Amino acid sequence: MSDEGTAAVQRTRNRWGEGERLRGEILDGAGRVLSELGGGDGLTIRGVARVVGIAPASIYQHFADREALVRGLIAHEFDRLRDLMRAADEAVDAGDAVGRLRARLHAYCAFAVDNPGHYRLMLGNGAERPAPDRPPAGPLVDVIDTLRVAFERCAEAGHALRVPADRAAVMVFVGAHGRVALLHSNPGEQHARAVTPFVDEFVDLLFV
Amino acid sequence: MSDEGTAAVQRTRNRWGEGERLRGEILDGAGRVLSELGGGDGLTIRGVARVVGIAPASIYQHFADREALVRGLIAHEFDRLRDLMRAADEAVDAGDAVGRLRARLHAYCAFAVDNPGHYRLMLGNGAERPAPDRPPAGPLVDVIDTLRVAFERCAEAGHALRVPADRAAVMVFVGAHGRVALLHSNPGEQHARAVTPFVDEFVDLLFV
DNA sequence: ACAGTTACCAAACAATTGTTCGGATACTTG
DNA sequence: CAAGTATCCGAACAATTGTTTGGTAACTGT
Repeated sequence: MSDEGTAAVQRTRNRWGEGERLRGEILDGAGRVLSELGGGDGLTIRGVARVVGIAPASIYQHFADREALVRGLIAHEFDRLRDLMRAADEAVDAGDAVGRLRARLHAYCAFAVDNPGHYRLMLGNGAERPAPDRPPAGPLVDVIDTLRVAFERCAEAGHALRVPADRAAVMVFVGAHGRVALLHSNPGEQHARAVTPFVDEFVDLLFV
Repeated sequence: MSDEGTAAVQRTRNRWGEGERLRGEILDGAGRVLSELGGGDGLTIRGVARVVGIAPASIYQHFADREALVRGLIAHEFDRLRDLMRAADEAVDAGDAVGRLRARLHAYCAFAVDNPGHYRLMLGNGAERPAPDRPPAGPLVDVIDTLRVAFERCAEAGHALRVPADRAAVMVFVGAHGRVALLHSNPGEQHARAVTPFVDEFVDLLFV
């Protein structure tokens, strides 16, 4: 049932070198490849090995196969995105609920603009989970959920919403995601700066 | 400078059979492959040839290379999308400007929901045009422009907007696109029906 | 220092890919 | 019917891919 590392790895951490050191380097190298080569395809085992400076076979001791590698990379990058959003939130005065919401969104957009390859890989997949789980789970809904609590904090602070908080969360997420996707498929660099005021305008639209 | 067909083909239309008959069948077959195999990758010359029932070599008389084939397919599908949106618009009573706008958006969402593979291929590309043209051109901005005129018609009919028409157009497009992308990366079938009321709610948000 | 375990690598295998070349086929023109 | 031409296909080439196998070097505890 385990996804990637195979039991052998997690049994031997901190024995050789720092244990899972190479695993992290592989993920970093994969991220670097993804940054240079735009699309999620083209991310090849051999290419990652070449960037990291190791043999292709060495990757198979940390990831079962190519699919496990991209799964690991996606999870890694989602963790990074969540940390960035949380850090941006906590860097704002705790009393300014709307400012914290804006900071979260700005961090999201900055990540998407700075890492187009990662972003497309994280949000460009489809038809992966055959199980029709009733609650649509996944890292995306986690992000949306953090936005929901941010909206709820705004509402508790006295800023009235035009729609329920959960609805506002998916609306603003959808707006940010759509705006970023529009930027990515139309690479006019002069518009990269325009995405932040756009989502700000979006947020304004959701308060009375 | 010509993109795909090579001069030989367009010089001989309507000579053999119906001229560019096979070209259309190839595009249709490519679309079928794209519908079954989700992603834009995996759309292979040999796969298309197998589906159409021809030899892989036969494709190269209608398309210079694989890239030209996907370019042709993208253009083909954008034409189809534009026709669908226009037909939906014209099927509504000409006096109901908001209804016509809604019809355009519904047609857009229906296309995106029914053809996930096409949709991802059409909007999932990036870093293709190295020329930093000042006006960000492309089929997407054409779609947005039709939405802009639809919004302007609404404004002329007396429905006041909360933002300028061009701004409203990109906002509602971004909303629809983001909602569809969210659906695609979270394939919960019970939500496919939820995208239309979502964009309706979006439209409501843009009028006073 | 010695045995045991682990991380890593060089090499090769099988499969698939885009693409090209020469010939066979079917249609049009005279 | 003959000549000409455009269309399509079988076969092959070179390149790249994911993956496996057996071996080598490094580090562990005793």
